[in-house]
Parts: sequence; structure tokens; C-alpha cells
Amino acid sequence: MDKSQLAQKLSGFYMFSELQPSQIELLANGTRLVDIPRGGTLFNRGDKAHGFYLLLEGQIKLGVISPQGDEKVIGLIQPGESFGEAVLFLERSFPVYAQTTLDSKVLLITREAIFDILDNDVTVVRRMLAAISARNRQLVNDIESISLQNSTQRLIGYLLQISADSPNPERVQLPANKLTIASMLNLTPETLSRVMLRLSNAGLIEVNGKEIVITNVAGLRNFE
Amino acid sequence: MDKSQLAQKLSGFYMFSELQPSQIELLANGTRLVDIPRGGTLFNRGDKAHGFYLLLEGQIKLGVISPQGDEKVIGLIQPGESFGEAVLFLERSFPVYAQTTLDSKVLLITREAIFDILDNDVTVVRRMLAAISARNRQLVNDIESISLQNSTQRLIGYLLQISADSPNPERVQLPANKLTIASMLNLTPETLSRVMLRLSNAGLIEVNGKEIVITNVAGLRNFE
DNA sequence: ATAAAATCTTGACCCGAATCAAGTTTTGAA
DNA sequence: TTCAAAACTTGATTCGGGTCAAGATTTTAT
Repeated sequence: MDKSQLAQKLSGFYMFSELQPSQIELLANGTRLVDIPRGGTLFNRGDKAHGFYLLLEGQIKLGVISPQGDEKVIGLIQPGESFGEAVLFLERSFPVYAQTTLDSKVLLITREAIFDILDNDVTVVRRMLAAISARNRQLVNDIESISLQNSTQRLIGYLLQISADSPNPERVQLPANKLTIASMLNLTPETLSRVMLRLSNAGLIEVNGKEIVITNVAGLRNFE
Repeated sequence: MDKSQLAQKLSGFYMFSELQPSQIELLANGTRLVDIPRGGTLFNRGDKAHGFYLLLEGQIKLGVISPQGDEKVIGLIQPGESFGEAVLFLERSFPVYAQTTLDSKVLLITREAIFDILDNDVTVVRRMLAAISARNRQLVNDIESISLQNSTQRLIGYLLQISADSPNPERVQLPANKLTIASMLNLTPETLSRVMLRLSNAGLIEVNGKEIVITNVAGLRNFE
């Protein structure tokens, strides 16, 4: 990818969309393209951060692993989303690992480059604050649903959420394999499978692999 | 509290410690002192945010309540800490309620005032980013411990953490009543009580109301 | 000082979801 | 195109922590 393509990608991201070409060029000089095949590791928990990331293509799974080897997926990053911002401003190491679940292309925007921009552009500051705040909000929501909802309610909430985000709300696609979805929802794969079966039997959804047809949105929302 | 006292309080906070007197004055003009007795409500979930908060005295509990009335405490704010920043940058409403657990004095720094400062001072930007990022980190840690640790490990982790933060690590004070501590750790009060009893019986801690004496740090760290 | 309320503890019992196990289906690498 | 590995499902069983209940202790307001 040459400099002009890189600049184009950067200015296509919401966070940088108001920057002048000269600033984009500055940013592009502090940006590296990273190519990682499916299943590869972008960083591990404990790694020092050299910048933050923008996902161009593919998918990234953020998670933690317990000493006993149990895994918990904290987030799934989709193309067009950024991640790893928070670590930059704490001068600490990553609290999560980042692994690709598809062949992926990622931009690494180095600490120096983004700090330079932040010092000179109010828009980027606002959007950076908003990005980290949004992640914050998501984490609070996750804690709430883990703490106060049972397995069925968590799955229903999740299905309704991805349905709301989808262009075709009745027919949604799980964004990852069921092991990953289960982990995000704090469930074992066995439990996820059983809860899906119950919702199917109740006539609320139809499951075909990763495709879920929501046959009764209102019923799903009011289940139990 | 008069303007000069207010200014003094503001410049005493880390986030604003590098500001010039003229900027502090600007900030003070956009700041209101709020006095709330123990058990009072500062804001409810769903309220619109008019700014963010600095706790001067007392203690604030941040939490959520399920439709069934179950409560989950998300955070406990101590004097000198700020909260509610993230909501400002999302133009959304609070995802949590804020309630005092002691008679409290809180500064409300209005949106306009802080935005003005952010546009003009790089240091405050950095520290604001760091503050929200730190909250982020805490939330990820919380999700990790809820998801991957059992009740005993969560309590041990919590005790070791408050011990590490304490001037007298062998003798720590629970910062709130046990109902609140239990909720923070995603436990019922009954379970908290039982786990404490087990650790007592194992000779690792001694419990006297809110005072916990850690008699065997290494043992606590390696328990089970 | 005292009573009422809130907090905390302890016991008996229960239940939601995990674990373990054994298939079946899907996927993707050679 | 095949076949080994990964992903998923289903059943039997277990268990950590919740619920319910009752009593003890501490706190707070008067």
C-alpha cells in the first residue's frame, strides 16, 4: 500500500475525516500497515503499546485468559473500528490479547503520530474522547448484563442488538463462531446451544448455522 | 464556598493542576458546588449530563438496578476522584445512577466550562483521556474477574488490592458496608459472609466489622 | 439511653449453568 | 476431494452460589 492509498484510508475513518491533507500526510508517516493471517496474534496481554489500531479488513478478537486456561472474549472488532486507544494514555501494557479470527489488515498509528495530531486538532480530541467513552459505555453494559441477567436474557439482548444494527433485522448473521459468541455472553457453548434450542422451540427464532431468523421480535423481547 | 475557595479546590485536582489562575477562574465560573446528604441521589440512570463531577468529601456509589429490583454496584467514588466524564463526550444519558453513601460535597463542572478548557489546554486533554482510559481499564479488570474467577478468588483479589493501596497493608478498612462490597464483587451478602468465614478459619484474615487484618498475605495470595 | 431500623450472619435447601462425555456436523488444509 | 481437526449438539450429572428464613448484631434517629 503506497502513501496515497494509506492517506485515503486514514481520511476515510470518522476520527480523522476533518483533517487537512497536510495533517493526514503527517499521520500517514506515523502509520504502519500490518497484515495478519487468520488465527494470528496482533499483541498479547502485557505487551507494551506502540500506538493504537484501525481495522481495515478482517476481524479481531480481544480477550483475556485465566491461569487455568479459560478464555473470556471482551470484544470483537469489525472493519472500520479502532481499538487500543485507552492503553496509550495510561502508559501501561495491554490488559487483553488481540487475535485475528479472519485474515486481517490493520493500521498501527504510532503514539507519536497521534499525540502530534491531538495537540493540534480539537476535532480529533473530541472524537478520541468519544471513542474511548463509547467503549466505556459498552463495558458498563456488559457488566450489567453479566451481573443482572440470566443466560436466556443475555442471548435475547444480544440477538436484539445485532438485529437492530443489521440492514435486515429479521435475518441476522452471527459475527463469529458460537464458541466466541458464547464467551462474549459469559456462557459455555453447551449452554448457548441449549438456550438457542429453547428459543427455537418457542417459535421465536430459527437457527441455521450462523444465520438466525427472528420470527417473532415482540415475543423475543417479552420472553418469560 | 466563595470563588477563591472553589478555585483552590479545582487547582488541587490533578486534572487541573497545571492550569493558569485565569483558566482556573474560568473553570470556577462554570462550576457548581452540590451538597447531598447520605443516601441522596446525585443523578439517576437516564438523566441527561450537564457536566462531570469531582468528589470533595463523602462517598458516591455508582450502580445499576435491574427491572426485578436487583442492584449491581459498578463503582465507589472516593474524595479526590472524578466521575461522569465519559457521558459528556457521547451526548447520551447516564448508564448508571449515583447515590451518596455518606454526606457528600461534589463539584459539578459544566459541559461548557470543561469543553472550553479542553479546546485550549493540551495537559487537561491528556489527563482527561487518561482518566477515562483508567476507568476503562478498571472495567475490563472487573469483567475479567467476574467471568474467570470464583467468589473466593474475587474476594481475595479485592482484599489484596485494597491492602496494596493502603498505608497499613496488614490492617485494611472496607470502604463501604458489606452489602455494597458484596455487590461490587458480584456476590450476595450471604456468600460474602461465608467466604470471609472460610478465610478466617483458614487463618488468613481476621474480620472485625469493617476492619480486616490480613494475617498471612502469601497464604491469601496462594489460597486453594 | 433506647427503640426501631438496617446490617450481618448462619443454616437448610434449591437451581441455573457448568462439567463431563459421546456423538454429529462443518470446515479448511493438503 | 478427502479427511482430520474444529465446531457444535445433546444427554447425564454435579456443584457453586443463590434463595429463603430466622436470629444476632450494629447503627441511627430521637
